[in-house]
Amino acid sequence: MLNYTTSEENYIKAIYHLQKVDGMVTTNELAAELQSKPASITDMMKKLKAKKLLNYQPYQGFRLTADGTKVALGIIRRHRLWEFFLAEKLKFTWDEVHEVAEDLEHVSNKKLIDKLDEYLGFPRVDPHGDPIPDANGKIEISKKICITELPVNTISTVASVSDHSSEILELLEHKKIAIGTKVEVKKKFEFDNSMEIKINRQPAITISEQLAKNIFVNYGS
Amino acid sequence: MLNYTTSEENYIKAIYHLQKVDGMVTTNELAAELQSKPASITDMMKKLKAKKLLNYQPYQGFRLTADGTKVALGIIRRHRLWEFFLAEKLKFTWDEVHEVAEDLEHVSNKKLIDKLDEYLGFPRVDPHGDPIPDANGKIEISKKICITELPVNTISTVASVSDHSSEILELLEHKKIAIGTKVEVKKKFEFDNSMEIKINRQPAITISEQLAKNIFVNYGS
DNA sequence: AAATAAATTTAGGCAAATCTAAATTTATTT
DNA sequence: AAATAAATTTAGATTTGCCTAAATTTATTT
Ligand SMILES: [Mn+2]
Ligand SMILES: [Mn+2]
Ligand SMILES: [Mn+2]
Ligand SMILES: [Mn+2]
Repeated sequence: MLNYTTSEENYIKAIYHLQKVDGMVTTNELAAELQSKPASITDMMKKLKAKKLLNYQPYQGFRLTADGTKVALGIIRRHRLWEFFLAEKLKFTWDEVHEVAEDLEHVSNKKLIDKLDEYLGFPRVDPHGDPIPDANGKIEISKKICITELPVNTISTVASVSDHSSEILELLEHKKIAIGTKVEVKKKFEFDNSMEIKINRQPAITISEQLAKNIFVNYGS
Repeated sequence: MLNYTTSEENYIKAIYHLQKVDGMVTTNELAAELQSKPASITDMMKKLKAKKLLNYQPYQGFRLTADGTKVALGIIRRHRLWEFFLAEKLKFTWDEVHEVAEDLEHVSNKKLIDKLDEYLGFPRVDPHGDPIPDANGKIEISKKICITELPVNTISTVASVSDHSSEILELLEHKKIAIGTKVEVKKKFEFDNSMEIKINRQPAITISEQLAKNIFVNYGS
């Protein structure tokens, strides 16, 4: 497998994340995501197309080819394994891991990553609950729904949190909500979309709409 | 402290290593070390001088300033801590660690490195026996001499090995010589400069001149 | 002290990755 | 179907890092 520059890798990863939501990704969307300018995006899209990582027709948006997706999953694997390492071994807090992993992900030595994976005990998810692709690029897409969609009186497990900021972490720690926590929705209020939930069968607590929107649970369990 | 590019860091580190031997470093020397061309060196020397990391007068060679030395020690700290991590935790062999550390050393997040140091138990030397600078850039220069200089019938400890190749590692493992091994020189032969040494008080074995030249022991102990 | 050789720098160029501003294409309104 | 607006691409610069070939400086010989 070929090697890509840090810049190419950042573009590829961003496209992967955007197309999961969108299908086809547009120039302006990607420029916003990468805090860059549309002209720079067009330049790089030509380069990635030439390398057959991208399907791209001028003015028509783009998406990754099968090869491009494979590259993206490699980058995401490295990113999430390092995040796990930082949280688990170096005791970084949840909100600190992303920034450092953003650099470490670009050290692409296959043996390094596979041995790191083994050393960490082949973790399935990163500290934010996002799945870690395996050495073959296979990623476990577990069915998740937002806690706002969960029927009342159903016990479920927190699977991931989509916001990764220190502010949401502070709130979640205060409310004793973490990945793996058992939750049960007791009541939803139409007025402000706040809800009462039980954490590990303790007395019910209230969470705001803004918080609830970021909490995802395993569908069915 | 400012941040430097991967390229700048590689130049700074190379100058640091060369000037330990030489005092003043020359353009051609550095070009050879970095497998690059003299013209490229001159370009970068101007840049590093402008950043006050280097004392440099055209045609007169160069050496690091106090600031430049501090930067170099930071890079060497990262490099050797990662080498230690790879050998100790990921079970890389001695000859494999350098190449990977060459990339990891450029991820320069202070907290990452200080936490890694702590996680590893503040190791003093890397897998090759070279000292690891502490968080303040202090490096322990232990007095070492080549085993060829060691008087006969003096027991000493292997402190470092200057060649880092898989070939020398194979030979050293076969002869059961590692960092920390107790050695005693029994006999030196003038014909081929080979010598007989005892390892951990076992029966004497023979080592060649080429091998002996790469083995350094603590002076006095 | 010239002449020659060696080391170093300068001049000029190229590729990657970015940007601003202008031109072009596509989408949306009248 | 024009006209207008929005999105996108192209043109032309800039910076970093590297190169080759030519010019210059320093070192070494006769
Ligand atoms: Mn990144
Ligand atoms: Mn994550
Ligand atoms: Mn390096
Ligand atoms: Mn080393």
